[in-house]
Amino acid sequence: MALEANNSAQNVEDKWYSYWMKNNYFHSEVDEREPYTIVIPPPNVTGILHMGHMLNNTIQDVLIRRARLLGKNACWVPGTDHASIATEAKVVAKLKEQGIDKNDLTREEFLKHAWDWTHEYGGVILEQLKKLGCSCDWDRTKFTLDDDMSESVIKTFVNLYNKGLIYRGYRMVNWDPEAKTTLSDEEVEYIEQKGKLYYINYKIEGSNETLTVATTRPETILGDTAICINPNDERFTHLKGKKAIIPICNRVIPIIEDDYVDVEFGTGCLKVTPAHDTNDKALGDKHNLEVIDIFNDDATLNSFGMHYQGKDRFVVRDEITKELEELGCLAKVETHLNKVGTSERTKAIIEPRLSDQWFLKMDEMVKPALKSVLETEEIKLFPKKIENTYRHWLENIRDWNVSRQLWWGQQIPAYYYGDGKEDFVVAETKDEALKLAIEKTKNQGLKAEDLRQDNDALDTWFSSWLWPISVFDGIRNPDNKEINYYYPTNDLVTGPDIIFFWVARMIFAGYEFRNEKPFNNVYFTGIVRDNQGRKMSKQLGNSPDALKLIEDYSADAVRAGMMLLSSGAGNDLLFDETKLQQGKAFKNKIINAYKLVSGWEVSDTIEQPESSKIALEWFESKFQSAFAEMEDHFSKYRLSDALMTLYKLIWDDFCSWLLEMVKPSYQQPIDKKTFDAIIEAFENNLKVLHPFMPFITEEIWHQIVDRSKEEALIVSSYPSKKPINSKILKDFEVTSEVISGIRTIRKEKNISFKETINLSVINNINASKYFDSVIQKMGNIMSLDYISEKLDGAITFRVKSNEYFIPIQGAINVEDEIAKLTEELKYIEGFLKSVQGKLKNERFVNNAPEKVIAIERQKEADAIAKIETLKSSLKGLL
RNA sequence: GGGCAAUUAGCUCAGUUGGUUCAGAGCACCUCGUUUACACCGAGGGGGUCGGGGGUUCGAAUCCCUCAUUGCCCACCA
Repeated sequence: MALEANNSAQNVEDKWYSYWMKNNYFHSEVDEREPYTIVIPPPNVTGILHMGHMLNNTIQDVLIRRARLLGKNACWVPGTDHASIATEAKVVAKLKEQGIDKNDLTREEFLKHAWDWTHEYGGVILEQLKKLGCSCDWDRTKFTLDDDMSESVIKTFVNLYNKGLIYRGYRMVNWDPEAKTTLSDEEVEYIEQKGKLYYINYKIEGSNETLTVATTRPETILGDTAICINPNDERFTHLKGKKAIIPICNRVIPIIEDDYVDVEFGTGCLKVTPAHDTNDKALGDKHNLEVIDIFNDDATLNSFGMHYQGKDRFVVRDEITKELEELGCLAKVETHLNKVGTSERTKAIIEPRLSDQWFLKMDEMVKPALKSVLETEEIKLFPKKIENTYRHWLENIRDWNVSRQLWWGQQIPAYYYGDGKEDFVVAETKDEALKLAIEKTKNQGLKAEDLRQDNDALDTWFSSWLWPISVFDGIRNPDNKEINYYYPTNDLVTGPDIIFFWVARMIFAGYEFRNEKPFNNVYFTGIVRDNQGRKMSKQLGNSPDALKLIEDYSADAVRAGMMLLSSGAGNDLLFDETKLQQGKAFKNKIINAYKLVSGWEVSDTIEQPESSKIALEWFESKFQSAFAEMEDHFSKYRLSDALMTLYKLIWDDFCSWLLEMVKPSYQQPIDKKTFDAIIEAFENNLKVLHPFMPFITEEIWHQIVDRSKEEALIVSSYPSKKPINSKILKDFEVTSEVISGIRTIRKEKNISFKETINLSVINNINASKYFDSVIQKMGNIMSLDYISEKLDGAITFRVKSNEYFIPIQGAINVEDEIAKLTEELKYIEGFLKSVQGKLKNERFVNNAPEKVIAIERQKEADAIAKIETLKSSLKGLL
């Protein structure tokens, strides 16, 4: 059957994917085998496949398929994440298009829209992963808002609250005025911006004097509640105890002293706005200042903004600057470079804001997480250098703000029964909450309707940090057989950008809820960039359509291309379509090898040629050594190198050498013994390559292999390990050099390959004659003789100090020969000189280890021998 | 401002504890080739002072110092 390389690749891939699904090969159940588990980093439920996913999931699939071939019980759990901020933002935007304002909807109505959206677009990405060939156990697909998953999240929250680890606090948080929610510190991205530094004059109460304050945010002066000076700053000694007047609103505020103020910066005077700056809040607390919040939740000004009420903060910034100027209160404006916090999701500029939020204490949780990665190394990070980042974050961690002012997510299970600060209870259900509230208040008359559940939802990461546990129901049923079997998982494959959001927190959760790590190894992929090193982005339009690439090149080619691109864990990779072409060419090469082999007529009666027997023997060792090399690469998560090893094994050793060595003459049959061995070798190649290129390997495997032993490649087993005959590998190196020498001469002298030639050897190095039949076949040598005297009228070449002679018809160009020999001689004499220089150096001989000296002496001897050969050849010609 | 990493062929990267021809691989490039699997191919070939400078050593891509460039992370300078 012919295999098509191009058009029908998609059909072939679909066919095998269905076949695998139909036979349930991806599914895993608890059994007696060793488990190998990966949980997918759940993509956003409404997301679509991009290059990062392709890389990340190809790696996971390679690992999982390899584990399957190693006889492990491979289980890859897929799923999606509800991505609260991103999804809610998309739903809000869509509603807006339809003329619906979120604020006009009830929570229930909004959630219905969100679920409709989720059902419409949700899971598309999982279908796309199938196109890529991902062998996930689809029966286990999870969504972070599934009922059981949410139940786990709520249970966890209550549990942590009861342990005293979760608390409610009025704190300065990062407010995203666009999404109208708080963000955790990790979700804020600081971007350097050219801003302005405004110098504003404040009058001193009861005098004509003014003082000048530098600020980047003139609109917040309406929220000022003090001016702060450094007590040691002599310039301002006379202002101590006085009061200042805020321009425009003419409010009188105290001048306080604190050495927090940097004398060098700006004017040395600081305006204090406790409601809108973290440091000012701290100063305010210390000095008991009033807090005046001038913003609404969308960052327009409220009634404190006076005539600016209802206007956006940036509009007000310009307008108030003008007004200050008109009032003569603006001393000057300077350009100023500073870093502005922006929302990673919405890109909105963050507003520091005081509000009631829920926090999870971190100080105890980080301890086992630090220990397991940095001390005991029971969790290994690849690349190791990322541990520095990990350590730094953990050592400086702050409590985790887990509440979000969103609806799309698990609603915080806190129930309020009054307006007091402590008038709430935390419970898994409303019934439970009522019971607790009655207990707490001793008010038997309290009813369910009196309880009001907290409006906020939990941070998405507060569900995904449980992922490796909750997908096996390990929160609700901590002793079930699945969690006991599959947990801890083996490898986690993810991007370095979510090391804090997700990876570290999963480690916290693992130790907190199961007293055990969530995974053994974490492989951090790099970021996929374009070939100019830029991040892929919609704006730049430099992000290729992943599915289109699969259509154009086939999933096998894309997978191989991505793997060849990724140099090592943690390194960014520059996407380059030519690598995909390379993947496609490789696939094509394999198909052509299959075509060749399958086209051979097999004969039971003919004898196996000596050259075939030897070639096969050699390849077996070659295969084993490549196999071992591949295993070594895998053990270090060097997937790119593992694939490159196979690439060279199959392309160079299998196709270019082995198949050429055993190939029968035109229209001649091949002997059965050789054919069977070739099929076996081919099968082994397919097995080791299968994790990288699953479709084409499965396809060919079904064409060439007797399926009575194993039913499908995906569930077959890796080839068995056999001893490597290193002598045969070494002898082959000389052999290939000889063949190369013959080819060079054929080319130089324009001797067609079809034309047979003779070869004579002076075997100075006593090279093995084992491969002679191979040399004859590959060089199209009629006769190969061993001689002791030089052959006149022949072209020569040398391998080590062996001399090879090819007699040819017609005149030899003696001058050319002399020139060639002279050049070789010159090089080798130079080489000898440097070696001897080393050996004459007493300090070298005295200090270098015996082994190194022996090597140098060997080099010397070899060089001398070769010089002898060259000199006598030259003499013969002169 | 602090910390971490990188710098090797045109490109992307290997190079384990300093010592085998250690200066490598893949791609790209050049030459030749329509040989009976494959031009998505075959055979052959060119190409690097290992970022600069200094040092340690018999010996440095590898260790130390210094400078330069780039990237990443962290940090409240208004």
